[in-house]
Amino acid sequence: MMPPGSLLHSLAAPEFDLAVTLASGQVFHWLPQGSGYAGVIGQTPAYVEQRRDTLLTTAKPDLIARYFSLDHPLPEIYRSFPEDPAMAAALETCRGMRIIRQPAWECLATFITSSMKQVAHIAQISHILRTRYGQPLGRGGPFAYPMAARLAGLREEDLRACALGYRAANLLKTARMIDAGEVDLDAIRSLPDDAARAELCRLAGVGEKVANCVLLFAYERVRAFPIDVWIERVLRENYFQGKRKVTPLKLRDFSRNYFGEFGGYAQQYLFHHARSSRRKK
DNA sequence: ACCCAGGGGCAAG
DNA sequence: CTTGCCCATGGG
Repeated sequence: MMPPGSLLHSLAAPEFDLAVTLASGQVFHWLPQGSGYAGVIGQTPAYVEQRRDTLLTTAKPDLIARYFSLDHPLPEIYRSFPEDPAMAAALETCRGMRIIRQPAWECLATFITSSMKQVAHIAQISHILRTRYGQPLGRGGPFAYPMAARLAGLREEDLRACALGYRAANLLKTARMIDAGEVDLDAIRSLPDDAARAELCRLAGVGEKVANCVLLFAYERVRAFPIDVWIERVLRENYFQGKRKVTPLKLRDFSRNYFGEFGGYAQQYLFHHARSSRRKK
C-alpha cells in the first residue's frame, strides 16, 4: 500500500511499544510491512515504523499520536497499578503498550463479531467485511471498515457469507439500530460510564464484556475492565486461589475496586501477558 | 442461578 | 481425520 520510500513524518513516542500495542488484541487489521506495519486509521491508510523513541509514519503525526494515545501518562498509570506478582509479570511483558483510540462504530462492530472467536478469526472476519463492503482508500485497497449504513442495507445471509455465523444477526440488527438513530454513538460520549455501558447494552450482541471493550477502546474510559475467559482465569488463579463459589459478580466487584482508576490498562496488560505466555507453551 | 444453542477456523492429538 | 477450544450473548 504505502511504500516507505517516500516522505515519512517523524514524531517522538517515549514510553511506547508499537509491536506490543498492535499485538495486544485491541485491533485486528494491521499487517507487518517492511520494517513496520501497514493499517488504516478511520479513513486514513497509514504505515508506521518504530525506531527507539521515534515513530516514522506516512500519516499526519497528530493523527498517529492520538490513535496510539501517546498523551496517556504511562508512568502515572504504572504507579496506579496494584503491586502484586501478576501485575509485575504483566508489566514486564507489556511495558509500552497503550490503549488505542478506535473509531466507535468500527470498534463496536468488531467486538460484536469477536464473541467466542480466536484473534486470528476475528482478523479474518474484519478483513472480509472491509474488502467486501468497506470504502476503498487507494487503488486496490486498503479498505475502511464498512459504515453502519452500508451494513444496515444488507441481508443476514450476506453477512453469514462473511463467516460471521450466528453473529450475523446481531451485527445486522445493531447496524440498523445505529443507522436508524435508535442508539447514538456520539451522544454516548457525554454519558457517565454506567449510563454509557447501559446504552451500549441495548444493542444486539452487546453484553457487559463487549460494552466494556467499547468503553475502553473507543470511549477513553480507562477504568472499564472487560472480563473474558482469559482474564477470568487470571483473576481466579492469582486473586481467588482455592476459593469456592467465585461468582461473576464477585469477579466484577473485585476488578472494579482492586485495579483502580486505570483498571482498563491493568486488564489489557494482564490479558496480553496471559495470552503471550500461554501461547509459547 | 445455571444451561445451552450457535458457527467456523485453527491447533493439537 | 477428529476433537477441543475460542476476548459471549440471550433466551429458557
